[in-house]
Amino acid sequence: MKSEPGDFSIDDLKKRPRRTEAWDGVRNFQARNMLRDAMRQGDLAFFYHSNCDEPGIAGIIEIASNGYPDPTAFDPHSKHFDPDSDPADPRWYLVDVRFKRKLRRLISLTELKKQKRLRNMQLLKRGNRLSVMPVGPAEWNLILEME
DNA sequence: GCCAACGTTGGC
DNA sequence: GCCAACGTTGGC
Repeated sequence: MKSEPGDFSIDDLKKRPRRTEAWDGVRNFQARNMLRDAMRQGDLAFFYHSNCDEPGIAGIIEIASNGYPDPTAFDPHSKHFDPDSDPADPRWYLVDVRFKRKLRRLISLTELKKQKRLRNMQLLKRGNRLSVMPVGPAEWNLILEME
């Protein structure tokens, strides 16, 4: 799961009450489908810092809820407001996430790219811009070994 | 700041 | 259904 640390970093998540926050504002249908259908409470995820000095994986978070409608889509005062999202048929979903731990060090995008065994990882595919994407079990374990 | 690689929108 | 225009993402 990607976030710009200037906007919301893993340290910000750690400071939240119960170290938990709603991952709102995702406005991409592929990512929406994963939030709504694929992710389940108790799953683990990497917290990726994007669009910053050193992009890379900063830590591990736990999915703290199943997907549910993103309330910011219905809030005219939210920058994520979407007038086309009908409360009776919500267009956008989110999950709650909980801080688990930071990695002992940030594993940078550059370093991930050097790992031949990660060459098929979705994060590293050309042109990828999804803010939420799957990580395979082998990829997950390899990254933890790099820590 | 630049730009490639998308996704979305809307005219036709 | 096609596709140009536009907006966004995110690495560099």
